[in-house]
Amino acid sequence: MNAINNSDHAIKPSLVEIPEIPANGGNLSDRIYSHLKRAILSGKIPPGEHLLEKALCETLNVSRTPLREALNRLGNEDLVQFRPHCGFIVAPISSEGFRRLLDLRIIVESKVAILACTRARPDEIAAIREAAIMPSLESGGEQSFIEFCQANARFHLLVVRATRNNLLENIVMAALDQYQRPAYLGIGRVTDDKKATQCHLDLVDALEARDAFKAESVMSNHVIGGFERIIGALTKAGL
Amino acid sequence: MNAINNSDHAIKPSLVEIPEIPANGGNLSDRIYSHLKRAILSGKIPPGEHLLEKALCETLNVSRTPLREALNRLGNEDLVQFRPHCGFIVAPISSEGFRRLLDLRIIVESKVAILACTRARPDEIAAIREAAIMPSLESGGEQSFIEFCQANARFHLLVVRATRNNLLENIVMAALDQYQRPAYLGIGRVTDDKKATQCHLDLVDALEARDAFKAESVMSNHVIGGFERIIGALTKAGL
DNA sequence: GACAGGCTAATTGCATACAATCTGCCAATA
DNA sequence: TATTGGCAGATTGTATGCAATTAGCCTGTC
Repeated sequence: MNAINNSDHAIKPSLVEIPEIPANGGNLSDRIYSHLKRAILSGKIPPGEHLLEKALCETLNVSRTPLREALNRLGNEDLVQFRPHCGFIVAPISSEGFRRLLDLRIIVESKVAILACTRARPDEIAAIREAAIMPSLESGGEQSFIEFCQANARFHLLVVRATRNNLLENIVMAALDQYQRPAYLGIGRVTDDKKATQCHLDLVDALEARDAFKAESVMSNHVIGGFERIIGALTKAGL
Repeated sequence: MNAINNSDHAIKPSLVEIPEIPANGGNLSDRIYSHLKRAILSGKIPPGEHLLEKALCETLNVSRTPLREALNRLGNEDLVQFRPHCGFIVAPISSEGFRRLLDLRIIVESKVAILACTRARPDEIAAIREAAIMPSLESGGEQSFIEFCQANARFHLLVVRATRNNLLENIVMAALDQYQRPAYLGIGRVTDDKKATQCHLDLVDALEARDAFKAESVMSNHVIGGFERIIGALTKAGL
């Protein structure tokens, strides 16, 4: 038992690769929050990593008060978990957790597609159509993949925003954040950008035709398809 | 313009009616959080009330650090809103906000009913059936109404818990919290406990019969019915 | 050799002091 | 009289120090 606690987690200083905090943005806590969130979502801080307040303070050159504020916000989004006297740990990734996330995204986004059918204005649909086209993955590099994820998130965000319901928007955004985590770690990445673009365009067509039934079905299949890929890869990886 | 800022909001000390903090529970910030949350949900602190850190510290006899932690948590749940140099204000209640909440509850809870149909174990269904019976509102007192709200929330909570998905559970719980706010203020209160009980029992029957279609329809109508009552009352009250 | 008990070091919880920012008022001038 | 400039007060943001709790280790005894 003790040997486990003496593993490299406790020894190596966390976050060595991302010491600097972007100077833009508002509060220090906001900046710390954004910084840590990006680091967690992108996998620069791996799942399960221990985050000790004191160590983070020294690495980031900030004091504990704004850091704790940032960590609490991340905790509210289930990106970190807190255990007293053990510090925060970066939320682990598991196929079980992703099944729950799949539940949520199917439920919310398929219904969001229905709502968007009646609520989206023509100019919003036009913007969604523009965002539907995913960047090419042909180069295969890390950067092109990140761009793909961002473009996909942007598409789904525009769809939910057309419902003009900030509650739904927040839920979808948070789900998309979590959804991208395995991909950034190289698990279950998309390989076919054209297929994704086609799904998106089918959805836009349904929105334009105000065809709620088709919109729901396209969105459901799109979400389920992505998750099958990820959950399969997670299971294969023993998570 | 200036006269508005000199209104009674700024003069009267906030929270005079609820000075004490319950001694039970864990952290001080947790206790402050629970305390303020109860006060906001129950309307003891009315919507729109200004919450100044310093004033709250003195009233509650705590320091700013745990108070801010609690306020930030409440902000994440949309129970308070923050504006720099103006402090926190208790989230206002509006019919528009309730329409968005209605969207969310219909979307999530109707689908939750479907999931519960396949996932709920017999013992869970039995527990849900027990929780389905609402306490009588005949006495008409404040206390009996509070009990009604709690019983209703408990029923919906047990249903979502049967899906074994904490993400859905959190969303439903937060929505139920917001949902009860107008009722505590005397706006759009339930008057017919027997009707609510009947809805609940219909849902349990559907769960037991594993009839997903019926479960979804019963839950949707139940949720919509409650909201029509509340939104109508809010509109009438000019909110 | 194993288990129990206490001790030490580390970590978090809380309080407070200081700094920076903003709002609103007041006065002075055009 | 209206507008602008500055000033004072208030409010939040941040840092740091102290207290309390606890986990892990070491030692002593059975």
